[in-house]
Amino acid sequence: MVDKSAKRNVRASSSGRATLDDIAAKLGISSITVSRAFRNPGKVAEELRERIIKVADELGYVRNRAASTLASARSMNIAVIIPSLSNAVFVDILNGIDKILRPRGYQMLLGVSHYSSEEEDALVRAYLAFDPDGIILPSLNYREATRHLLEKTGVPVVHLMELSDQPHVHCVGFSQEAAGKTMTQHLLAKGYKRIAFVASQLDSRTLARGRGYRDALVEAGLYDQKRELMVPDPSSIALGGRLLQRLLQQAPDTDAAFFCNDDLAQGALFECARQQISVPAQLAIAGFNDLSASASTVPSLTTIATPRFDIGVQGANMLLSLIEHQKVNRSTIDLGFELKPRESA
Amino acid sequence: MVDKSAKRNVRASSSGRATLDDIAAKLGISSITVSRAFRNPGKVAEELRERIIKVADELGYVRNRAASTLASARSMNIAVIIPSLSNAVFVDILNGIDKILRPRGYQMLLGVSHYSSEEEDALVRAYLAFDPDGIILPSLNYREATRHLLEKTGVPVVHLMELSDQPHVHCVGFSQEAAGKTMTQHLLAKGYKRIAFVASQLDSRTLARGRGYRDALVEAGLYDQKRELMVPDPSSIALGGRLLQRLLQQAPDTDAAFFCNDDLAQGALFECARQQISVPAQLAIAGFNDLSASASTVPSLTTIATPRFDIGVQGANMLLSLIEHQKVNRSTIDLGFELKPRESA
DNA sequence: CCAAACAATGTTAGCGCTGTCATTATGCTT
DNA sequence: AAGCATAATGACAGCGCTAACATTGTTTGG
Repeated sequence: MVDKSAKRNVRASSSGRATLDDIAAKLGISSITVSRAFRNPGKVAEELRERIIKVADELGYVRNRAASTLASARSMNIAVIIPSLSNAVFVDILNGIDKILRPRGYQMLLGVSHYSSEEEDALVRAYLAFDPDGIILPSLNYREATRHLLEKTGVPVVHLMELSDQPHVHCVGFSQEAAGKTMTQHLLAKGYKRIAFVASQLDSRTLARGRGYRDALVEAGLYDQKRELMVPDPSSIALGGRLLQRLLQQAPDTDAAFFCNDDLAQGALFECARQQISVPAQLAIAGFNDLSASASTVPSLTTIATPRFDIGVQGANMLLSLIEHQKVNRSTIDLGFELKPRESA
Repeated sequence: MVDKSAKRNVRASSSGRATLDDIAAKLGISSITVSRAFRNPGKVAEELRERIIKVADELGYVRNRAASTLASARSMNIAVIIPSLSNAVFVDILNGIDKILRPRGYQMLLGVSHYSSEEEDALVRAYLAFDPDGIILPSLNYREATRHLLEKTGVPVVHLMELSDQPHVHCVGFSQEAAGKTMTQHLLAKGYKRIAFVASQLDSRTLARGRGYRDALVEAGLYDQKRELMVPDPSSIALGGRLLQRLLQQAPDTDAAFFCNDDLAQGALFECARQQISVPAQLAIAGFNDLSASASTVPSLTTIATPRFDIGVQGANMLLSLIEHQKVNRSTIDLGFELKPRESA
């Protein structure tokens, strides 16, 4: 006769943490009642609930999400995958997302892909393992394997930043292309004729802005390929300075430079200060995104303000609607953008 | 007689995702073998493993981490709680942490406390529910409830950024106070006599830098309280400009201003450019952290370089040692800092 | 005053996976 | 040839929790 209870503790109970059963045993009640005391307080008698909470605190009880997820088939996790944390754009989006998800009891799981589609793929896989109730992704284009996996598992997905015209794709953003075009047209309206476009990182959003730029210049009959400077390196303020130098070698008569984001543009402003190029008299400079610093630079930076926080908020709301099987009015929400004319152009 | 199998599917199997059992059934083998094929490939015959992987791909199988965590009492999760994502300092630390954890199969769970100890407390609680194998925290001081919880659960904890002399506290960082003192002494050595300290956010690290500043000036017999400007607002470039204005009202004869971080200092540089105050001739400016932009500003910014990435790397390594019950040589690692004298002072 | 509704708690089973301990087949040593 | 190690697979139980249903006791409406 082997004593069953002897076999009990062969396996490490998860680091000896207190469980619902521990609390229940101490109070001589059943564990389901303890569970209810936390999840459904109204269903447990006031007085008993207080005693449960007291014992729970004494024991340092923390609920085990893995067990809860497994039992309820609801993880309350939302996976969010973004390309970079060094880019304030995505941080703003995250804050928007978090503002909606946290109060509703969802836990955001954050993945950073470093602008690599391989990593993106790996992250989707890794976070699907957390059994998320939904996923938020930062772009529209994924590798076939990723799309296949997402379809198979059937998890609701919302895409941010860009717009899609496909029927079953849910997205919140604005037209990057239109924004690029708007800025270029603004520069044209200001009388600039030899307008350059300088870009780095070259993700799909950057490329879309470039298309908008090209469009506007072609329409105006002023497009010149030598004024396009695009490099794959990650954006930074220092890179903005270097690219300005290269641009001025490559096309010295340029009278306005449209940088694909504010980081590069700020670096260019510094480089101009260093080289004593007066902005905008000798060279106009424009950026994209309206980061918080861009209103403070000298000269202040002409740019396009993008509704990043709102994209996060509305994206999260759309995802919650999908999760709770409510109807989603529109599968695409265009939040637009705003031209910010300032001193630099 | 109730048909047992009829009762089977009453509960939603987690969104109908494929399970190990599904794969096993399809191949006429047992699920434990499928599990081994993924976790312990050497233990399963080559040929069988290939068939398993093929079927898994077909079904879009993704392992269920909740189940795995529950069964193995090892979550492979590491909770990391930081005060802010808008601050490049913490992003650099995260990159360091991730570099170590990812290849070892750990999943980093990120929480942002917005510099609030209430939120910090709530986050510790929320992430303990993920049954983390370890926790990385950004400071040393926690509310009693948090400390109590961490002790009760016995999860290994590593603190970053600051140093502690307490025996059982594990931390990786540098002395914020010494760094503040070093910068102040550098300014003194450069001949500045009326040195101000401007700070925002006022977390424990900022305050420690302030103590270093005060120390140095008191020792030099040059301390003057009216040159200390400290506000609780979150740091930003715009705030740096405003604080410079206030400082110059409050103490117009100041000849050097030490800002508690580079964001503020950069804002001050812009404000000087705007007001045509020449830096460093009329006013010297110094920052802290050596953010990537700080070498590119005009004039370039004198600052203290902090080993952020390395703090992340070494912190993560220390935590892994604790988790795997290896001996940890030192419970405190001081990574130092480096003065970066540049044009602004 | 009784049936029906409700409030408070309990019983049972199972979510998907893995630790532990078999079991069987195969090779290898002396 | 006997004995033993090793390789490949399987059976079983249980991690901590919760959905579904069951069981009490108590209230309420007519």
